[in-house]
Amino acid sequence: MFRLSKVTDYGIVILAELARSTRPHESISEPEHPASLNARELAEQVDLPLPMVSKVLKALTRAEILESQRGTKGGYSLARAPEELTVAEMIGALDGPLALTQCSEGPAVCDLEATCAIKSPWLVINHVVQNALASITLADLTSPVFSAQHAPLAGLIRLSSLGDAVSSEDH
Amino acid sequence: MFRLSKVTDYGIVILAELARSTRPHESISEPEHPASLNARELAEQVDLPLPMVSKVLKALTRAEILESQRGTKGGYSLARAPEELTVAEMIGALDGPLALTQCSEGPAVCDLEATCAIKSPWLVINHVVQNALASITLADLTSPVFSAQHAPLAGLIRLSSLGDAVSSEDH
DNA sequence: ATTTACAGTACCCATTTGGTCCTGTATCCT
DNA sequence: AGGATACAGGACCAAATGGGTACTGTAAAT
Repeated sequence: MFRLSKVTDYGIVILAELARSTRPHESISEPEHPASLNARELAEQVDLPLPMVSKVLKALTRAEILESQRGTKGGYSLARAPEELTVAEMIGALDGPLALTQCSEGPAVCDLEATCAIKSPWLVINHVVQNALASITLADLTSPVFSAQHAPLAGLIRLSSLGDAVSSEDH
Repeated sequence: MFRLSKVTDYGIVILAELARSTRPHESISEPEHPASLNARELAEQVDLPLPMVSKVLKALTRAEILESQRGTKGGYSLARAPEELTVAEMIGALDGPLALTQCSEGPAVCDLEATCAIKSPWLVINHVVQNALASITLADLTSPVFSAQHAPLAGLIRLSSLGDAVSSEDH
């Protein structure tokens, strides 16, 4: 089913929310965006149980995707700019490593693909998927269009179920 | 973990084997390639338990990826040329539908990606993965290079474990 | 010192998956 | 016609996985 775990699902939604809510200079209306959010605030914003959100945040922190601050005014913030964080990394951090070691750093699609010596079928497939995921960044996920349609729970997605979700919504 | 089920794993290995073993005019040495192989023969060639192989073959037949012939001289054969069968289809047939309905037919990478109106994060991700998988065909998996390195059991792969498997084996 | 909030881990339950087996039906061969 | 072979289709079970919660510890601010 090529499914992603819920932890990953939640994680990406949470990261998207964090990126949205803490972006540096959001100009108008909103008084001021905080530099970080704590687990409780995030849980409310994405409408997921706090323990779960906490779990995800911890994992992302261990992976150095987030930075944490303890104590009364503690919270989480992105360790890097959204443009520098790829979906491949997020998934890797939350669902275990996904990278094929090589060919996995950087968003560029490796153009050696056709001639690459490594050709075990899974390697080929992996390689392609890996490149695909490394080409999407958190910034891509937080475009205005996306945030308008933000559906908090994609669920343990079978890739297919998205098709349903799409056809049952207007876009 | 973005893992594929074993059924899918086996399925792709089996399809690759079937494509290899039954290709039309293999020229030299081999006396003649049969037009089809039965479940038992395939099970032996890929070194997997017969019931499992059977199960996979049935699923692929239902999905019209394979054609079956009953009876004494029965067996399975590809319903289409290897060039016409994408990895996306194989996975979809074995692990449930994966396609996003649109953008999913044809191996071409949709270049509307950047401007596409559909931008829910999962849609974006799915879209990219879908395109990636639709760009690989069975023929790509049976190149000479690959068949030389053919490792029958990739296992319930975490995409990561491939890296390990590769480095821990000689090929 | 107290409160807030992150860190880490252990744990349980429901679901899914991997795998096998059994019965039925179609085809070939004698 | 009758037997042998091989696919079709489920039913079924044990084990692993995943989703989710709770508990204890530590750091920081007031």
